[in-house]
Amino acid sequence: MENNSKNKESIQQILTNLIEEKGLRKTPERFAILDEIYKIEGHFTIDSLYSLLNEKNFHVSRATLYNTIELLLECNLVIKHHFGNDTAEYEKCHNCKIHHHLVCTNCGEIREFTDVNIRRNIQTKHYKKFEMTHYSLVVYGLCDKCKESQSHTNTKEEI
Amino acid sequence: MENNSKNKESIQQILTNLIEEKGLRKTPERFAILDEIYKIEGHFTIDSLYSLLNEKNFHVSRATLYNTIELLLECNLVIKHHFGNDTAEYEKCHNCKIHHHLVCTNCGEIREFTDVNIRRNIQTKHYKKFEMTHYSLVVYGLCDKCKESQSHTNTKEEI
DNA sequence: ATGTATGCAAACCATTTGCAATGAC
DNA sequence: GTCATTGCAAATGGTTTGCATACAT
Repeated sequence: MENNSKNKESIQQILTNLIEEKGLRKTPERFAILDEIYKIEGHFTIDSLYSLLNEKNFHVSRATLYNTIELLLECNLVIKHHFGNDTAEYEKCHNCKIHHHLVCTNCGEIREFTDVNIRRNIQTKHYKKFEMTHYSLVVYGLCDKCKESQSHTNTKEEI
Repeated sequence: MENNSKNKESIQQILTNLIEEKGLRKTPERFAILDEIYKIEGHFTIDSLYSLLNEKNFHVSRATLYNTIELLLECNLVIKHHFGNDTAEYEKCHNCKIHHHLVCTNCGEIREFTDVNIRRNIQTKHYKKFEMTHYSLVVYGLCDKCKESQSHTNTKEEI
């Protein structure tokens, strides 16, 4: 608990630093949005975040969400994903276990996995004339459910 | 040369197979689009492909491009990327060297790189209840040019 | 007091959809 | 002849923008 609140403070501090560095303003919206995001486990979209905040009677416009997310991306408190669909998905990412994604190209299901070797390989690599901040590994394929149903439809139809 | 045309045939054959499998029609548009895509080195968007075809006086609508690309994705003749921006980028991918991408989060520049170890790690991994068809690895960061200009703006302004 | 941040609504733009005309089978 | 495919234009939906109001500094 104490740990959590310390953690929360240190996360807020990162945003504060960016805000001060850039001469921006510490609005309540920005910190409320940050707090809410750090309560979310897993992915969220601008829309799901919008609903979440509204349910709690904290009204912010989508425009503000987009603006704030931009700041959070800049200081690496949030990561943005583009999976198959058109909607961007986001995730908190400070002090979080690095993970990769499995996306089923048939049903769209997204699963996470971790792999130390893959991670180490990517992170320790020296990229010529390029300084990595983060990376995204998405593995596409068929989940078991879809593989099954596809192999059924592929067999000759029973008449 | 002969090799190229053999290669072209075998690529067309893959599309033909899918078309026959699904009971679709072999329209000239579908094969013209496929041919054009396989002449492109590097990435393209629906819009750049649209312009390319029109310049050569082969008119196809964007709707048809979207439809056809869908087929080509299905038979793994084309791969779709979502980098930072909202526009999807595509690439031919049959018999092509597998590569990964470096994306500069500041200027948007995209570079390619290959790494045998990373590739082997990802491809030989056993994914539980999941059958991989392909994957996408995007490394984000700052290219040298942007790193330089950023470190300049970060130092105190000279007045 | 100043000018940034917000909320709202309109604009934008890639992608999708509906439908009539075309053409592969 | 039938029905999938095309082209066009309209619709969709996530994201961005313009502007008046609110509020952090």
